[in-house]
Amino acid sequence: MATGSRTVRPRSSVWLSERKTPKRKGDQQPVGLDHLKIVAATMRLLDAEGLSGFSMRRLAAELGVTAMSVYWYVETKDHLLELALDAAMGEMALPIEAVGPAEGLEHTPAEPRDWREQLRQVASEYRRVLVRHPWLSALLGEYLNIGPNAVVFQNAALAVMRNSGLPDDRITSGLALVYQFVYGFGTIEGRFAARCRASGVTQEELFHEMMGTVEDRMEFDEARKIMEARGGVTVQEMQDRDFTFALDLAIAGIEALRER
Amino acid sequence: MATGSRTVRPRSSVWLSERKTPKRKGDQQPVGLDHLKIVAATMRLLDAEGLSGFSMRRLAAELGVTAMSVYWYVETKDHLLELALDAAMGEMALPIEAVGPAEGLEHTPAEPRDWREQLRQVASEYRRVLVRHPWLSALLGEYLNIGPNAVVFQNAALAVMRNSGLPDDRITSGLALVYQFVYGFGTIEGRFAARCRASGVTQEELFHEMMGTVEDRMEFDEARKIMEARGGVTVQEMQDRDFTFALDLAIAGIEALRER
DNA sequence: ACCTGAACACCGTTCAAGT
DNA sequence: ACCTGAACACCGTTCAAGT
Repeated sequence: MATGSRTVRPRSSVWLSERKTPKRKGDQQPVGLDHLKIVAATMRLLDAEGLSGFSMRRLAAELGVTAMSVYWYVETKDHLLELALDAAMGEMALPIEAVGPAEGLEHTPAEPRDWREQLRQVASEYRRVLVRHPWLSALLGEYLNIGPNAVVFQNAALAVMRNSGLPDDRITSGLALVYQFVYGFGTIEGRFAARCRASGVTQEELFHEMMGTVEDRMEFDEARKIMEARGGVTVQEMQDRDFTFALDLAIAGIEALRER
Repeated sequence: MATGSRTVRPRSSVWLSERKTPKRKGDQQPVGLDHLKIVAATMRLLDAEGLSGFSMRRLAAELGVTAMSVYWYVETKDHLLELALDAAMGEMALPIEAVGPAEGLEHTPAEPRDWREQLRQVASEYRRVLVRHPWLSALLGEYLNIGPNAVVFQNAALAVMRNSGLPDDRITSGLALVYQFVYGFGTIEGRFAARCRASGVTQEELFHEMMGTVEDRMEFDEARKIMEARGGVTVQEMQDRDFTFALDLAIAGIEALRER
């Protein structure tokens, strides 16, 4: 051992600490930066350069400001990334039945849709945001994910699953099956697309290249048959098919094991 | 834009490049380091300090050697992490029916087990290795994961799913549902345990603390009922129940939608 | 209230040099 | 063949100072 015990930092969360931005008195406008602008620039940079290409110094440069200015608004890089995380989670369009009736809205729409339809919507929105922001999965794995938008999402997911007919003590299992699946699926789909963008190559080209390199090192006869049976001419079509039917499997499982 | 286009590096893989260690002539023993020792120390350090606590300089110190010595054996930090990744994937005990009969073994055991049993074994081994090495999920998301042990695992997973009765063009969906679920589940389970170890707190303590902080910021009446119905007195029991039943859901879904 | 500049303790990696 | 040491171009963050 070199340094003895160096503890893994018991990382705090933005959502559990005081907000750093002070309340402004009166009309006094801030010049230059603010929280919104900083988080927006963060997400732009993350989308463009990936998590490993993002740094406080690069962000400052992007904002036309010195390296340390951002720290007046945000406590640490981790806190900033948590803000970006929750902002991304807020981009999902959730079924209104699940998030509760809107404030201004007096009557809910005539007939609430089937829980399966709602589940498919939430899952598909989650998938889409994971693919749109490939850095999101890493952050979801890193932080507690208890920001306001994340909580709305979790409540929506819970509300939908409660309508599935699954008994109360099985709800968390159903949630885990569906959303951990979507998380994993969206993660690799997003990373694959990002890799293609980065190397300036189409998804089909990279796909066939990867198949080629794996081909050498395994008895491929079995796997090849499966891959060919997979159907779909573009990678996107294959992914859509896989995703849709995997979700059908999960739904069928829930219907098979719900209260009988 | 500050620097214009800075591409996300189209990262290479250890498995796609020549091995750096030269063949040794004759009996000439290497002094000090070697591949095995380096990868072992890497995994020890990763287990103890986490991915963010790992650095080439810390590793060198651990090995009692100067910062740059490791680079004689390994091209980059990324390549070293890929080696650790595949070594971890090799720790799983896979059903022998799925990896093929062992070389020396003449007759396979009397009756091969049910595909459901085999699926549960592979899933449970995958879960366990993800929990044992909490850094594994991040690396699985980062690299291509085409090392020899990873390929064995994928073949085993494929072999089991082929016995499920799912038609050929649905196999990839079944694989995605099951293993993306296990990946996500193992990831958060492993991170949670690591967090507890790091702050020197029991899983139950951290669990109740987190429930407490979330309690404030949502209409918790619904969610509380679900969490209490979840059953199990320890966190470990809750997780085991959730995992087992989620897998049951997936299996039930596969049985419901397989060729009829 | 907001932003800067210098400095500290880190990184991964290159490269020339030692034995 | 194997290991070192100095150096380069980066990090996140602290802290005292400017306006």
